[in-house]
Amino acid sequence: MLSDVMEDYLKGIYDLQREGGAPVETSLIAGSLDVTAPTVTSMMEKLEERGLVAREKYEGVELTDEGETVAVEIIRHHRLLEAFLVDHLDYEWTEVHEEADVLEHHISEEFEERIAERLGDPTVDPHGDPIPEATLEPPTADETRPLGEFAVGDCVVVARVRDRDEDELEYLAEAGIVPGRRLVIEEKAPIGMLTVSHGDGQQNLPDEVAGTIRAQTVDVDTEEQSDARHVTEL
Amino acid sequence: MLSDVMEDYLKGIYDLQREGGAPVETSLIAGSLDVTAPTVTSMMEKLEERGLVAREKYEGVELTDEGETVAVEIIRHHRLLEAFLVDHLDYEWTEVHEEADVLEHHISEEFEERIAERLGDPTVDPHGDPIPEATLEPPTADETRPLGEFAVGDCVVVARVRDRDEDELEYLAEAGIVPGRRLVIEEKAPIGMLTVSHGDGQQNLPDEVAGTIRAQTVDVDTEEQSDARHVTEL
DNA sequence: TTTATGAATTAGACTCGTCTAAACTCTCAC
DNA sequence: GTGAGAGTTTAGACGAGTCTAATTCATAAA
Ligand SMILES: [Mn+2]
Ligand SMILES: [Mn+2]
Ligand SMILES: [Mn+2]
Ligand SMILES: [Mn+2]
Repeated sequence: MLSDVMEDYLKGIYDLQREGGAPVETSLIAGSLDVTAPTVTSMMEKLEERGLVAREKYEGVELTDEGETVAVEIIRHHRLLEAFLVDHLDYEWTEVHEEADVLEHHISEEFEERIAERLGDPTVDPHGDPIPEATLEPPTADETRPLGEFAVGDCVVVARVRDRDEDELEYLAEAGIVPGRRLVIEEKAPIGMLTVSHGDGQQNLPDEVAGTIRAQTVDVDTEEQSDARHVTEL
Repeated sequence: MLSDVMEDYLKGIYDLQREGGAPVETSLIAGSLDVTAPTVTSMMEKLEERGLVAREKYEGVELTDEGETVAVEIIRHHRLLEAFLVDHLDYEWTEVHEEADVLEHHISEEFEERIAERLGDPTVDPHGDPIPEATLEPPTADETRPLGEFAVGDCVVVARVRDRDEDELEYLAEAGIVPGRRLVIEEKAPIGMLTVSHGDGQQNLPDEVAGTIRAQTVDVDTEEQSDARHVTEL
């Protein structure tokens, strides 16, 4: 019905829409999927044809409800797969993204259900990203914010880290910056760097990276629920 | 490098070559992959170009060593996946073929290794088909023969059943004809039907089906090793 | 030896996903 | 208000994988 390529466009648009709001411009999609702008234009025409995006020429696109549902479905596949690979096949959390990025397009609904059941219907993936429900209702806005948006002195707990770059993930894991970990914002340097500390010391993070780490202010209610798996590994 | 379509052609040629010997004709491949003859011709030109088949115009093709290795690799993926789905995700042995037929092209070597390890390096899949070694050396000729080739009165143990047709598999499972089960060849009727019996009664099988069930004469050495999983389910 | 028949190949076309080069549109600075 | 420049779309091409229709080949029968 829908090719894996189309699914990747929808997923990409979904993410960009979450970050920057609609409409999403051609060049953003091109950058995120590593194709040229004309390629995106022609794909957007096809997706519009199928009712998966609404398009305004020279403006950009926005997912329709149907398009959003497809995107959410693929994201559910992706994150369930990541969780499954870590929990049942001994993958490191640093190396699951690529495998899931392929398999997400090729597993059946049956497979999705079975791994969800085997995992006990988890709500977050190994990187702290929320796993959409089986109903595919678009998740509500999350309460986390990028590290860079907190103020110096704030005490926060890491919720999510970016999963696309294996080396970055490995470095962060080594530095103890993993979902569930508590941090204090120590300093925001004017050279585009942020300093945080935790029990084992201080860590400097370029703003570009700090912007991809999402956290919440420490709160007794949420502290209990946070995923402390990776902390214990260190 | 190699598309999933090409992999399916190589796997198809491999099977046909096992059954009917080389060279494998265009029309056989077309039938097995459900495409037209010209489509096969053009694909064979590409595979020849890449050194995966040797081709004699108007005669047919034969896998090169390299082509055979690719085919064996895909078959290893397929059968490991089937075993994994049954053993670790509660699939029925009747419903794993389709899922494996897609995923076989999309799992990484990493994934292959991890499920093999998790399964304890099994040697046969849920349908009794041998799983190639990780070295990808082409398996040696097997000692099993189609049911139809035995003589009336022979006592045999089922080794392998065809996995492509879900309904057929369900029927056979219900009838107790599963790998590891012992049968006696009762009658070979001249209308193209064969009758076998086991502890729970008699069963008639059209020759077309009997030809796809492979067995060995009962032998104390092999009896112990046979897969009795499905027998105990009934 | 010739020819009829069935199978294989060639020819030409189509869709999908991609590209480069050229043309167009929108916006913002002057 | 106009024009420059950035960003978008159009035009035209290509490879992969598939098809139908036409042609060529191999071979078995006469
Ligand atoms: Mn993907
Ligand atoms: Mn993730
Ligand atoms: Mn396949
Ligand atoms: Mn099988």
